Amino acid sequence: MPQETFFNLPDNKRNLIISAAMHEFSKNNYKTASINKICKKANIPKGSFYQYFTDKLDLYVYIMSFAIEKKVKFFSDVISKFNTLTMFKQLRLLFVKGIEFAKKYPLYAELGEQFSKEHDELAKSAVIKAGDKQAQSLFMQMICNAKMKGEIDGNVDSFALCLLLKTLNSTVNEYMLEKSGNACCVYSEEELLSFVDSLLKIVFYGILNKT
Amino acid sequence: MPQETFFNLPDNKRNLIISAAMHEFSKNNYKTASINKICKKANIPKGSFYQYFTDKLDLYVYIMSFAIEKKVKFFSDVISKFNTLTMFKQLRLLFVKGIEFAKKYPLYAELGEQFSKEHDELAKSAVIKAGDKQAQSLFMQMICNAKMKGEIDGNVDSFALCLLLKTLNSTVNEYMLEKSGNACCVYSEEELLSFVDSLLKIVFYGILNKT
DNA sequence: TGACAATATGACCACGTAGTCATATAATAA
DNA sequence: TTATTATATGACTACGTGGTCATATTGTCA
Repeated sequence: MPQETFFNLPDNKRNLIISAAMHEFSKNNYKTASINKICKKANIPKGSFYQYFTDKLDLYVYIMSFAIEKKVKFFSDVISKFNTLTMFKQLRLLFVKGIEFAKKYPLYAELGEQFSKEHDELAKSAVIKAGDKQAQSLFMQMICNAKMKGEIDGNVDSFALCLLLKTLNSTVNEYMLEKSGNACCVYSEEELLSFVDSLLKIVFYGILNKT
Repeated sequence: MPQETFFNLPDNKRNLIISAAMHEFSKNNYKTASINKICKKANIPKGSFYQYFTDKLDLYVYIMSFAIEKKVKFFSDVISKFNTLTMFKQLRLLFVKGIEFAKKYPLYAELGEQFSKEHDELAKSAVIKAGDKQAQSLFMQMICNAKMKGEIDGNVDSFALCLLLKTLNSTVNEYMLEKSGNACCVYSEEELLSFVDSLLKIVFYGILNKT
């Protein structure tokens, strides 16, 4: 956690530091992100930085928790409506909300994606990975629910489906953030939504020709 | 491309350098991989290294092309048999072959995964990404074929399916390399194969309850 | 005003990086 | 043996990194 000194800072100065750190951590992973660059971007001397934060990890945890909290709050209201919906509609809502989030807060979304790919064990564990675990258990909960209701085939491997949904979610996110290295890129929101529908249709109905 | 000097080296010395570089690039991305560490691991002085390779990128391209070529060759024989198989069997064969490859050449598989995640544009473009593009177009070819044969539903979004298969492939690979951050890990080959089947069943038959 | 505490600052440290280059050694040819 | 060429070597440069610390500045209270 940052020192009191940091929170006593005038709002604009504090926000400038946060903004600079968010930009740096959204474009780089923990190791390659540079404190020097953050200081320069925020127009503060190195010494000041270390008056506000104990070290690099301190800042990283602060920024990432920030982004994760933002995302969790953003999704909380749609999740509360889940018990009235079918799993298809739940998933669709989740994906659509994800796209909305990435559009509204692209920086936070990028931070989340960056964190989900973080390799540094120290940094990863320090952020408690509460957010990530939450997402996985959310999918698992949805699957169990849908199975109990008889919505989806009970023979479907829950774990495989959970992983599939998780990777799909990440894929859609990357797509939204235009980070995808694929040649053919989806740009308009309409196209993106129909892309989500295509994915969900595959998962729900399968690709086999039934005729 | 490495200098002639490198190829004139005695086999064991040259292979030691290649091995050291493969290990370093399999555990680190382009930026964080260290020439110093490679030299130490291969027991060669820094000066010698720069007699063999013009720079870091030169080595990176050489090693990655090496790994990609190995993978392409490994898959070539199964792909040649594709025209006699259904798409389900094609995909299953592809995934199984992928698992086999990762088991037989874990280092090469790790290099491939590392490369597919490489963020550095310079390094990425230098390797021509021929391997990656090839994989994507292979999936697309399979999809078109299966559609023409009437094997899979013509209404399925080919592009979405292609992306889905690509991410699934990557997921299975990561799984195999035990790099997955998931709590529940699959270890035995039997479990892994049944996991692949579970995924393919979802994709082909969907998860919707038909009763 | 004077005294004390909170904060601001940038030169500095130890380390790691990619890459260079003059010199030393070995191999080859005359 | 001598001259020439190919290779081996590690100290070196310039730069970037996270982090420190003595000093300078500011704010606050008596």
